[in-house]
Amino acid sequence: MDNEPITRFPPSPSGYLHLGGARTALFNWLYARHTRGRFVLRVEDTDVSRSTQESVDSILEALEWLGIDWDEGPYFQSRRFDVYKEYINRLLASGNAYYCTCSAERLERMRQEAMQRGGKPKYDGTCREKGLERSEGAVVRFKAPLSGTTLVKDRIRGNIAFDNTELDDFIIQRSDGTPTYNLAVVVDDITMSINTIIRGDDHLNNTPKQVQLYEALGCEVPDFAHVPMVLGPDKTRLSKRHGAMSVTAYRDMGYHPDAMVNYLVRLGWSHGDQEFFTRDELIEKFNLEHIGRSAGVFDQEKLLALNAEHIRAKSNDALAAHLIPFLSAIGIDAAPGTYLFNVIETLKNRSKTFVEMADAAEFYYVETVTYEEKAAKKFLKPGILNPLKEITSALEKTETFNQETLEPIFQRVMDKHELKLGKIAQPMRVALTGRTVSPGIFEMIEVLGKAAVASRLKDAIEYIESRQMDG
RNA sequence: GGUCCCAUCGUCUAGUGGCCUAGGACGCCGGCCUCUCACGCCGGAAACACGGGUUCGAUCCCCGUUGGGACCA
Repeated sequence: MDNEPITRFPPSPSGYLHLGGARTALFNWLYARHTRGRFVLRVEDTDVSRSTQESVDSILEALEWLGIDWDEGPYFQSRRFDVYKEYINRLLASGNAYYCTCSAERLERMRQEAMQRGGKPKYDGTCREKGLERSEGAVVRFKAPLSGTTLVKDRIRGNIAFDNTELDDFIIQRSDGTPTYNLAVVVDDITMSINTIIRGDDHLNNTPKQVQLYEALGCEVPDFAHVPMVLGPDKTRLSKRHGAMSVTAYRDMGYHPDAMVNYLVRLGWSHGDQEFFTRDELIEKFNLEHIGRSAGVFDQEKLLALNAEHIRAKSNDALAAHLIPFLSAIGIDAAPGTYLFNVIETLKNRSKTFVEMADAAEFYYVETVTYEEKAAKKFLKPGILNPLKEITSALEKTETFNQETLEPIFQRVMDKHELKLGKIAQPMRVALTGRTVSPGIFEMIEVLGKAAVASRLKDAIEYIESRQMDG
């Protein structure tokens, strides 16, 4: 099986994992899983000054949350300098690279002049044929072809030809001995046997240089698939200005990773009209053929809607594990079990995030209900006292609590007082939850159970009576 | 500035020359359901950037314009 696709995700640890990066990771991961290939994780921490351990940790954490696992790595570029050196020497030895001692000042002047003339700033090749030896402060340049074209074969965009006169002898090793980006990437991808490179199209213009490197090294050029960028609502590249950008921020806002994955993949990739995908469906159906070519705008509203849909589709059991941390955050110590599952059942159709769900679940766990001022004022009024009392005593006499046994009880009281359910449901709702918005009355009664319902109703009755006496 | 990429409803997209009086989804508007809020259901407004070709016929192919984006500094 030497043809199994091997993909990779190479984040640079200079911050958190943002949405665009997460999508790229997802595409690579899905492609590997779909094709039963391999997925490699590599940390591009060559720029020591901007790389931090915290970033590495947060990126790994984000990947894990998304459910992206890797078969190899993480490798760290910072520990691979000898490998780069070896390849640079190989290029030097084969005459595909040379030392250059041109001063930065002179290069800068040339650049300025070229810009003035409206030309392209590129190296003029002064040292190209000098056959310079290694020396202090010298850089190593790649000896690029002077004519012809370099063809980039892209799985998404087709063939793209770059005129070699547009490319110059780019630097592959800086004067301090460190490799440049293009060199390091190519060497890594070669040594890690990466044969399928799925990345953002911001790398498209680097690709011909990399292709030239592969060719000079006598290595097989991998498949490229340049996916369009993810843009902010203002259609510019996603950046901090656009608000919540890190993947983990969405976790903290109560999103389910499956929804995030679904949304991100669907942003740029499609499978006919299908919008909702489970993780397994994604692995089964994902391909490179249906990735679009134009950039996509991140739409939080759609992500939110999709999150709600995923929540609705999950089992109560599965939801519980995600909800518990959010309950803890508001001081509720809930354990997975029948009670929690029942609670979730009443809430899953009305919650778009776990934050919302936790908030809506609070009343199920409090000892005594706190009334929202407006709600109490509007619905806990003397007129409802008798119906409430009758329902309370009737409920206390009932053994089984379910829709069938509950309905007749309410019906009798409603008939007697000539009330519609609406008139009695709202006061009940406030009595049981303290709020005017909640799950259905009967479902709540069933979940809360006789003792809790009775005690809350009595509290409400007392509350109304005490206010009556006050005036 | 040069090079490269891109271009269907506000947004994500389906569409690969006739099936398109352009389909779906989010959002928006109206309605139904109804114990609140949701869910669900029904309906509506909303797009092929522009100009040339090619073709019997272009959203779909080619060229240009315009507009976005990226890279190089």
